[in-house]
Amino acid sequence: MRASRSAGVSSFQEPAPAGKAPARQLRASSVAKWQCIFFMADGRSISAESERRSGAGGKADPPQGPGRSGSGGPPAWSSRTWPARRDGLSIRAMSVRVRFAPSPTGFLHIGGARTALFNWLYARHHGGKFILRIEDTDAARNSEESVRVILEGLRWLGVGWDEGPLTPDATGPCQGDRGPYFQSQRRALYERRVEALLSHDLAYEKDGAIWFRMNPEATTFHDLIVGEVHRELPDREKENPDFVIVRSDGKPVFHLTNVVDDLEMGVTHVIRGEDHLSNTPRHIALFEAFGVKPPHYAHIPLILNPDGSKMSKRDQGASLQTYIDEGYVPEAVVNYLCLLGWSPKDNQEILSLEELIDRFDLTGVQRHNARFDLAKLQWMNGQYMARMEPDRFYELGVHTLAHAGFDPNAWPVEYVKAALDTCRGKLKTFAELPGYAGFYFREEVVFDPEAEAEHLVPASREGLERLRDAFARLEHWDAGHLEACLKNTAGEMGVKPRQLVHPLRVALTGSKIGPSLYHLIEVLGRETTLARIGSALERIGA
RNA sequence: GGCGCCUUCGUCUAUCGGUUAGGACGCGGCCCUCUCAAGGCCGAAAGAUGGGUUCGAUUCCCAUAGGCGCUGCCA
Repeated sequence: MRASRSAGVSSFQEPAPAGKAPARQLRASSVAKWQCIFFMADGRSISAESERRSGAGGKADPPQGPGRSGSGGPPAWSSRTWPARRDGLSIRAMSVRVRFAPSPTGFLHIGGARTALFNWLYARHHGGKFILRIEDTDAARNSEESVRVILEGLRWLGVGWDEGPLTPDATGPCQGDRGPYFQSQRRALYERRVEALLSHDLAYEKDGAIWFRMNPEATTFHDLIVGEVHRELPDREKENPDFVIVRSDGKPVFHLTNVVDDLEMGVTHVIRGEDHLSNTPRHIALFEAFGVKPPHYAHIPLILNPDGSKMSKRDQGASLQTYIDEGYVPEAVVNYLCLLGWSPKDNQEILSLEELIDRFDLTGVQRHNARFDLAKLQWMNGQYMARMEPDRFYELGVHTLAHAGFDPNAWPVEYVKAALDTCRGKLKTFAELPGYAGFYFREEVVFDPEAEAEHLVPASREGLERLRDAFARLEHWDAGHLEACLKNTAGEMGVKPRQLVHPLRVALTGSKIGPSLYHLIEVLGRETTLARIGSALERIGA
């Protein structure tokens, strides 16, 4: 164990690696400097931030204590580093503030959606705030349309944000008092922070870019999911651990903007993908340079393709939009995503939003990556479809049909409802609906060639004719009577019901698969049923 | 290559050192049945490898292998 960083002075005492430039010994190391920055950089927000954090210190300290072993030494936010927190104004548990900070790339990655979800659930579970911040510093690939995809994706999932943009317009209205919530609108904030770093020699300019001075030391930090993370210096960083925070074209770099925003927005827990684990020491160093305690970190494992490779933009199913387009139920997607990398520990698979909020916590998050399993998502979606309220099923069904080119509104509402009702419990996704129930909404039956060849044959003629006559005379047009009628007819003919059932189904729907035969006949109505039997007989005759 | 994280049925997971290693999806079989589903029942299916620690390891430690991540003046 070394007491280097937090002592605030040891950097000067530790032997510098051979060949080290003197300037490097002035790296972010001195408490006095931090306090200066604290006052000079941005009195208002830093001050407010620090007080808030310090007040929370007593209760919400990261789990690791100063006595912990490891060459990274104790955390730099010990009381010696930051005395003010001892007499903070409000000594009570800080309220949780988490954020989802996507970069608008044109689509919402399924992994990003889960990250947002975990943040949201964490906030809801702990009664905190969920912030949405758009990291649109890379103007080249950003557009309002890209932001819209993110906003609509989150809304579709039911993940609402307490603070953040109201519209995709970066200069448009936002809610929350820590805005702007688009990084492209926060340049002044970054510049002020960079000035502060520069003026205290915690950063320097070189080749037109601004570099942050990093301590060339191994680091250790605590992660709420991964646990202790100890990191030796890679070879490259032994040579030069400094990194660019402002590019030579003047644009601030991710590491800088991310930290500054989290700091300014009072983020208490950074819950993000594990691909950021390696960035964390840099971020912590930045927070320390600004003189504040870093937030808690929780790195969630990644979502992999079924074959174990990294799921990237181009991979099948990587975009949330796929599931929106294919008629998935948002609650099912949410439920599935939660179970991918998190477990309620009691074998329960189907959990409502309320149950998820109630039970979600970081302790149940896995430490290893998970592969995406479409089959299980589909099963779950089917579960939600079978259980949802009839009215919702009706609405989503109509929407899907309209999307597929049908015009459900051309039929009476009661007819549409009854038709959709025969599909309940039969489908895994709404995308299957047009193919499954399209016959309800077409004038002419579209025949599946195989079904027609198999069942609309001369041998079926007599059965269909007798059924047509029987149905024409049937007094009560409902599933029960239709079934009895068909079985009667079969009895009279001395054949099994199934010998009538299959040709009839194909005659009415064009397909071998579909809803319950008697129920679909009831919905179709006498006129259509008789007409379609007639058409089928003509086809047989032809 | 360097640094980091990870490793239970095909997949998602349960297991707070002692279990016939449980559940779910998927798969196979049976039942139900007008088709397809749904539902019910049954079944096959797992602790990467090698060392330790321990009376006893899936569980704790180390190593190896493998996977993933980071290694940009991308985010």
